[in-house]
This record gives sequence, structure tokens and C-alpha cells, in this order.
Amino acid sequence: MTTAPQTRKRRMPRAERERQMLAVAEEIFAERGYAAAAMDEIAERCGVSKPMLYEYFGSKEGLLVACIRQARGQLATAITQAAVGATGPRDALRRGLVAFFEFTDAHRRAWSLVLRNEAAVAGQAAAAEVEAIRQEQVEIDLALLTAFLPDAPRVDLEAAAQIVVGACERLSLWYVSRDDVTAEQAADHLMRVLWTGLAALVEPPTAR
Amino acid sequence: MTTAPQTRKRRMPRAERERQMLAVAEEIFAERGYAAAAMDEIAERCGVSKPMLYEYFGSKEGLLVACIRQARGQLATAITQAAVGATGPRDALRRGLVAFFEFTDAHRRAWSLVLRNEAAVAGQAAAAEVEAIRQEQVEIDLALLTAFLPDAPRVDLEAAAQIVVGACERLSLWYVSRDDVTAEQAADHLMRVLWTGLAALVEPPTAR
DNA sequence: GGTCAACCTTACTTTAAGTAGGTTACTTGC
DNA sequence: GCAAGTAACCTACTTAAAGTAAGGTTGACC
Repeated sequence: MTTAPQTRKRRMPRAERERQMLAVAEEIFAERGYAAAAMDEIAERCGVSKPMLYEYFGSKEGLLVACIRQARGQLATAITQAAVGATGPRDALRRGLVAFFEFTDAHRRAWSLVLRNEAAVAGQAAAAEVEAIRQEQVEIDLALLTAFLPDAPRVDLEAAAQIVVGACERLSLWYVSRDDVTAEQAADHLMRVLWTGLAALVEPPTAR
Repeated sequence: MTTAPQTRKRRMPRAERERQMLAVAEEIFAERGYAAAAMDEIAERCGVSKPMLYEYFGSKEGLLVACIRQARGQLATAITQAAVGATGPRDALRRGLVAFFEFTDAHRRAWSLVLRNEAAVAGQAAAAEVEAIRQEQVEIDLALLTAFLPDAPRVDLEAAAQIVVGACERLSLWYVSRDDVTAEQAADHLMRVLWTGLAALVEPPTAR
């Protein structure tokens, strides 16, 4: 009685409360899907009432956008970090891929908001946020590819970058659903197809 | 006066009305996005009242699912048709790709429901329908790749199929947004990367 | 120990999905 | 031709959840 659990409601500074709200929202969005997620429930699980959510995030869509933006920042950081110290463009690509797959595995809940299309529901802003993630990836790949192939026509490079990003995204969904494949293996599968091509799978190249 | 435009309201047999509703719904979903699309508006533009939509499609999500399912059927037909009469697996793959890009261009409104993630909004059913499209593509690719590489480990083939599907999807979004690229060119870009690999772009192979 | 700001609440409005039950027009057998 | 049945259709409602107005409480700092 003297040392009651003190799990009682507590006032939090804004920054901390926002972080908590994002965590709870991410969980509920991933759990129920955006449409079925109720703001009342998110508020309740935060131990707070609904207008607080609106105070801090403006709207339901705003809350989703904040979740996605957070994940986006984390992903960009992870990939950028992974690429430093690479021995060359090819190594940089591989390291980036590994980091990407590791991230999507570790944050599969957050990432599923992107992958499983929980975005465009809400409207323009959320869709734009998801598209921004992909655009960011394309930029990164484009920079890499340009380093490889300074003389190639721009349009070829753009197409190639889109291909890499699309392959990554889809492969990550597959990879996350399989327990027997590691991030390295997924990256290797992709590197092999991208680098060597399917033809080489048919008949291994003469050398190299 | 004798031959008044007769654009007056008219009773339609169910099948015809359903087709009309699907066409209108597809348009409005693509125009406004799923969330912002109002059932009242769809009904009104059909010249019919809302309960009819619910009578025929059960729910808003059901209507979306019907739209997607229709597009899915059309796409599968287009790809299957394109592949008949191919001279070999490689040609079959290329023809399939061309058909895919042509379809997504011609039906860009319907396809945007899939590409721009207008699905999972609604809930499980719509998401499942979109996933079914991708699964269908994976199956097709898997069959093709197995014909290529009967001895390759299953897991390699699956990864490759996922890569092809992801690349297709992303590339189609890019291609649709560019007026200066034809379906054939998009298919060729993809074939080149997939078949020959990026390495060959760096230094063209010695022979064929 | 007062006062100011930030955190938080109750209780409301609004919008759009979904529905109950009745009405009108086409068709089919006589 | 005409009744009777059925399929297409409507008006008017309920309900659920997003979003908001206006005010109460707590803690920090002079």
C-alpha cells in the first residue's frame, strides 16, 4: 500500500508522449490495418484521450504520415551508414542491399505499412510519403549506377534504377516471410540476377 | 418532341447495371482515391441510389475488390494470350513483358488502383486481391524459369521470380509516367538487365 | 504561494458507410 | 389484354468513427 506500483497515469513532456504515440500507432496500424484502426483505441492504449492525438498530429492521416516518415528516416540512415567504407560501387550496392533487407526484417511491422500498401488510403499526403521513400531509393541507385556507367544514356540508368528498387521491395516481402533465408542470402540472390543476369544462371560464364 | 433524347432514367438488367457501376467506380476511385471516393457520388453518377450498390457489391470494399478482380482477369488474359506462339522461353518472357506494359498503359486508371496502393485501405479482402495478382505473376514467372533451369534449387527460382515481378511493377509505374518510352522499349530495358545483367552494361560481353 | 503554460478531458458536431422496408416498372402465363 | 410475380429501385433512417470547442488540472518557476 505504501509502494503502490505507481503505474498510475502520468504526465509526460510532449516529445516523450509523441514518441509513445508513434509506437502505439505503428503497432495498431500494422495490427488492424489503417482503415480498421480507431483513433479512440490508439488514444486509450496511450492512456490519453483522443484530442491529444489531434493536437500533436492533426489528423489520422497525419499520424500515419508521421509513422512512415520515421521509418523512412531510419531506413535512409541504415543504408547510408552501411555503404560507408565500401571497396567500390559493386560492394556499396551489396552492402546497401544487405542493410535494406536487415532493416525490413527488423522493422517488419513498420515496413509492412509501406509494403502492404497501408498508405494511400488516407489521401495524398500518406501516398506522397511512401512515394518519397521509393524516390529516395531511386536516387541512391541512380548515383551508384552513374558511377558505374558515366557514358550510358540517362534513360537507361533510370530504368535500371527503377528495376533495382522494384526488385528490392518485392524481394523483401518474400524474404521476410521466409525464416530460412538470411539478409545476406537475399542480397546475394538479387546481386546475382542484377549483376550477372539470368543468362548466366543457364550457362555459367566462361571466366570470372 | 417525338424523338426526345430518351436519356431519361432507365431500368437496366442486373448484369448491365453491374458493368456500368464497375466502370463508374473505377473512374471515381482512380480520380479521388479510395478514401475520398463517396458511395453517394458513385451511385449518383450511375443515375441510381446508394442501396443498389450495396445490393450488388455488399460494401465499399466489395466494390473495390470487384474493380480489381476485373482488371486482374483482363491482365492475366492479356499476358497468356501474348505468350502463345512464342519461339522459346526467352521469347515468351519478352512477349509477356510487352503485353504487361501495354496493358498497364492502356488501363492506367484501373492499374493505378493496384500500383498506387489504393487497396489495403479497405481491409483484408482488397489487399488479398492485389496480392493475388502478384502471386499470379509469380506463378507465371516461376513456370517460365523452371523451364529454363530445371536443375536450379527451388529457392533460387522463387527469388528470381519475385525479382522479376517487383521489377515489372515498379518499371510500369515509371514507364506510364513517361511519354517517350514505348512498351517495347520498357520490356527491352528489363530484358537486358534481367538477362544480361548489369555487368554487361559496364563491359559488353565478348560474344553474344 | 501565485500564476502561467502545457497537458489533458468531457461532450459535442459532422460526415459517410451501411440498412429497413416500401414502391414502381417490366415480364410471364392465362 | 390483364393479373400476379419478380427484379429493379427509392426514401429515410441508424450507426460508427473522425474531428472539434471549450474548459479543467498539474507542475514549474519566480
